[in-house]
Amino acid sequence: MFYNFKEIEEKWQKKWQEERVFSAQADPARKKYYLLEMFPYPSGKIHMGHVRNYTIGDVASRFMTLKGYNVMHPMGFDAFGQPAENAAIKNKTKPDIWTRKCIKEMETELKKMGFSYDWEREVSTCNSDYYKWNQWIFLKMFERGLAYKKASAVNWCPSCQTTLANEEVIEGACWRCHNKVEQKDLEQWYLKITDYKEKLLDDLEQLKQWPERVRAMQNNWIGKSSGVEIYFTVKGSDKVIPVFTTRADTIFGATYIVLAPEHPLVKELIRGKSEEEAALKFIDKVSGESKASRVSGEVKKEGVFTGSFAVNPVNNEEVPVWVADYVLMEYGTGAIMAVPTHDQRDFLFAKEHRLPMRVVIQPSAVSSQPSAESMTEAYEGDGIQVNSGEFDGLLNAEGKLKISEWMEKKGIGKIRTHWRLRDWLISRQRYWGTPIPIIYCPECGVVPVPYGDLPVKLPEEAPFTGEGGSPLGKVEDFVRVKCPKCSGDARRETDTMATFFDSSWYFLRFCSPRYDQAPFDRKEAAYWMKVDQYIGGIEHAILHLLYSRFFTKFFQDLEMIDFGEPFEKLLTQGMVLKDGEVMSKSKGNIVDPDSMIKDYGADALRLFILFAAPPETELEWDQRGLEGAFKFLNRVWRIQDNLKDKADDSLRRSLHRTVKKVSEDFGEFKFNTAIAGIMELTNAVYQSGADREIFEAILIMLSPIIPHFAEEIWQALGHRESIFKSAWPEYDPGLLVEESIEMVIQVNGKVRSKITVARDIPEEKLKELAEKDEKLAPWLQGRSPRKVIVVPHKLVNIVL
RNA sequence: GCCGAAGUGGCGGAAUGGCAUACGCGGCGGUCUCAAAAACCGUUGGGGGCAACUCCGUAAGGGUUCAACUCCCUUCUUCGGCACCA
Repeated sequence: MFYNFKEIEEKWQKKWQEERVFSAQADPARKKYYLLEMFPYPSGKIHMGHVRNYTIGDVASRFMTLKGYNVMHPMGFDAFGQPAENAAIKNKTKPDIWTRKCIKEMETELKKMGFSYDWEREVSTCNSDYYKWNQWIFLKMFERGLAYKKASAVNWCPSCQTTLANEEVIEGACWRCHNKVEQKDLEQWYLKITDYKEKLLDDLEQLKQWPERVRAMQNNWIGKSSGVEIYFTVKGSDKVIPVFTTRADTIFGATYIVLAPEHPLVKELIRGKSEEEAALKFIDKVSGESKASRVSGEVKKEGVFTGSFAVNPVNNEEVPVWVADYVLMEYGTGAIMAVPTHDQRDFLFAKEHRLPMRVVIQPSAVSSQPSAESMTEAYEGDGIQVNSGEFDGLLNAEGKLKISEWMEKKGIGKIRTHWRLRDWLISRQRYWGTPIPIIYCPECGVVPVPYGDLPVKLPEEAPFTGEGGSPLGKVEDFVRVKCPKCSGDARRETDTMATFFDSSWYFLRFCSPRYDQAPFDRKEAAYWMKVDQYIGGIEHAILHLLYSRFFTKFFQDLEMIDFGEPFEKLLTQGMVLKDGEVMSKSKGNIVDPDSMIKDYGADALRLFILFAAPPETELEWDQRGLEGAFKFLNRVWRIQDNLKDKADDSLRRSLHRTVKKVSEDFGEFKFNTAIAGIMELTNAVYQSGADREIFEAILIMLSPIIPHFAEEIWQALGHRESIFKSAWPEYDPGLLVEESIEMVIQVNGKVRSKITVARDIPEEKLKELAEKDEKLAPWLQGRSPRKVIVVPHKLVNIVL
């Protein structure tokens, strides 16, 4: 009654693997297509998110193969990372053993979905022949000063017992365990991603085929803001307070300045002043508050006078110096010029503390100048410069430029750019990662491990407890080493690398996964790179995608590749939801792919997941939708027994129209409408009966989506080669057009009638026919049309 | 606050200037059956009308156009990123 999906799927999965159908070889004579989905962390089981991500990729891969491209579609495992340690502690096993078991299980599940991976290229980042090259890359960066160690306040996750990169802190919490992140002073290894900030920002422009929102997110993250650093001198002292502003046009309205409570100059400014005691008390209070509470919501801005004055360099006016909690030490110079008339925070603060105000931007030339006293809020919009000396009368946009240049020329300011992006902290106090290839020698200091000594192998065992401290530090055999320079006793670095290091270049490794001279073979990379299509989740919009772009630019500087962006086209697939919520163990709303495969087959699952929504949109799981997909498959299955010798012409025309539509939709990853098109054709076939040519074309169009099913019928029809060795159907433009077409007749833009006419009917004749249409009589009422618009092959609009 | 994406039947969604709701799910009616399942056929935006038919309808309001879900302006709502960012 139902087709035997279990038998069919197992049969073809085995056969494809035996015949190495998906094994890719570089071939300069053929056009290549590198299709990549973000490789998974080997947790052991695949979830619906994986199924969706990899199904989208698989369809694209098989489609491009049928279109004649030389397709590379690799898969591997992002196998280092904390969950392995946690699982090992829990199950009393080794991370290595646990991870390898998970990889095995996951390979099996992926194979059950029928994905067309070239498994010969598989890599796992926890293998030393992979992480050796992490170490190699690290050393190259170290040589160029791009990897360095420094002591600084760092993000610390008390639950994971390790440091985190800025990118790994989401709203003050750890991205992995969601616990609150603390600040700690530690000496850690960093990668100087900030050296590439301009390129990382500017090259976003090139990424026209990336989703706008991903580019916007990276843009925000890099956070460039252009402004001026202005130097205020402290009255009666030679001390200078630099402030940073993006609104140089308002400098003449700066009536006081404010320092962050942590500002190094504060103590000196208040010393011996009558305000000293109150100021110290305030600073003490603020430092007791966590940063999170200081910035949360609508906090009242508090502050105190230092007792000191500074000089505004543009007009030599003396302005009071305050300390307030709304100025942050981390941003800019930790000090601001306050312009209460044109900045809302300054406005509120000035009102509260009765500080002077002066209007310097007037909304428009005709409006009268508002008085500072009558303002109820700051005016932050554009306008005309007033009270700004020689700059009066300029539009403030122009004023901003002119004033900035003028200050720079006079040496009282410097045009500067502030960036939000910080260097990437990569050392982790964990076991299951790549050892950082550095040796500390009491004589020679920090010494890189010589390239010839790589890999620095991760010891098979370490006393990791998850309770803190680098586990490798307790492995004496590992730590104790001879200095490569002086051969004296030395110690190894015991931190490991963040796993995002591993995934920042794996797409290059896939080009030559067994190459042992370098991270990748330049010739192979030159052929296969860039990745033509990358597919993965939006959660990597900043983290992985930014780091990968950075690494690619680094390899370009090493002249190992000649491009600076790794991913030509990016698709971020939407999440799979159940009852409007993300599937998760804690919510208990997980739908297990494996049991769906058991009940309906991988093909039905693939079909449903592609049909239910466009790839980028969130997808609501619908069991009945899956049943519907299965029903459709059974319907197609039954067609093969009722093929006719020759089908009608009209059906053949439908086929050619469908081929056109489906080809276009596949090219744009609009699988849901492609499937709808094929369903429509199938419904027509089901009623009027297809011949072999039509049915085979349908099978080929369906084959990327439901590969086992299509292959089974294809070979049952007598073909001896795989359907994936056949070619995507072409359409005949001559068959797209119908001889007679239905045309819509409108009166004043409203549909009032439809007529069927010959395709090549002359326009005049058509107008005449339309006007004579009796259905139009009540609307025309004998009036003669003012205008008649004819859209060829579509409609006639009679305008009265 | 700034930046980005989106808002269409009961539901998932289609249509990027030319018949709004393709395709699917669900609903309703029917065929087959002792009955059910499966399969097949028909129907399904809302209001009015016995009916032919007609009016309304794509978050709200305005505009451009012979013609607007689609383009422009204003507003609202939802989601995502950044944020006392100077």
